[in-house]
Amino acid sequence: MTAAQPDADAACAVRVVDADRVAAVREALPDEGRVADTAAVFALLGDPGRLKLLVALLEGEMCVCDLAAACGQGESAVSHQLRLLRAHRVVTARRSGRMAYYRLADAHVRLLLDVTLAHLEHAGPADTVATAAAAAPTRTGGADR
Amino acid sequence: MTAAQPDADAACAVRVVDADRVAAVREALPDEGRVADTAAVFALLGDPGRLKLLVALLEGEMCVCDLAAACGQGESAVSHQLRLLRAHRVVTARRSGRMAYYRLADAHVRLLLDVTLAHLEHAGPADTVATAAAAAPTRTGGADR
DNA sequence: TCCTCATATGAAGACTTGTTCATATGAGGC
DNA sequence: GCCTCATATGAACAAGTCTTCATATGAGGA
Repeated sequence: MTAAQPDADAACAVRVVDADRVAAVREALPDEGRVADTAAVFALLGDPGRLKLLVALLEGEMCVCDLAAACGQGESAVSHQLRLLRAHRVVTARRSGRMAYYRLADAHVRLLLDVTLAHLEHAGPADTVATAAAAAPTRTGGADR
Repeated sequence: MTAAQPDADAACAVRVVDADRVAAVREALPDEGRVADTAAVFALLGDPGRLKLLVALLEGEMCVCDLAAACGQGESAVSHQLRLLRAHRVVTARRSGRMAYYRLADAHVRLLLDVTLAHLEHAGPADTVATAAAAAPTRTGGADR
């Protein structure tokens, strides 16, 4: 499986410099469905509102109205977001009377959140990745062009 | 700072059941900007195309055309995505002649990717979070309603 | 039983985002 | 110096997504 191979499965119509490398990466990449699933989970974490909800749930279960209050969002909006999260098995609901208590259900997501929070407080007051990004919205600095 | 407090900073107009808990969560939540930045990074990982690019870069630097070939995307599309990633300091570019070699630049993102890939291959053939989600798109199963 | 409350759901609208086509920039080779 | 190639950029269109308003469902209390 070296560069000598004709790269039968390579996408035609695109130039390739290091065919070896390309083939290796294609091998290493998870299948399409796997990538899509993973991206979907990240996308779930990619909304500030949802992210706050999930971080709130890190400490334990909460009901919808408390989540809304704690995260400063409308209850309907929260319910919609929770529905999405529920559909992806990220959270589960427990019912008690007319209240619904939600909690984190996905160990992977919890791990991601933990890692991220750790990174945040380790990063100090306010110098995160995106701070630098905000400082250079278009021109990256010097590496490009 | 118990439930006895009138919760001066609580969002008005929303019901609260466990005021104590709500206050605690509000304390624990990172500030708005921090949350937004973090969500932005997750959102970056939330696109299948970008996710593939980043996973490809886990193995080392690559040029644009090889990335495009390896990930099965158009070169222009890849360039646009890389521009976004560059703006958020997730990748950096090294120029050599007319080629541009990209590599991962953010340790946090690399960690997230590593954790996720480990989770994927640990999860076995095809039973990820989202597989279950696909099986129950709307009705979650039994916890709700 | 009726009324109220907590949550869930549906539909519509505004907004954001990704892709494509066309073109610009700059480096090498002839 | 000119032409070709790799990448970058801009504009426009398409598609998806979040929020809001209105309403439905079901549980408790009077």
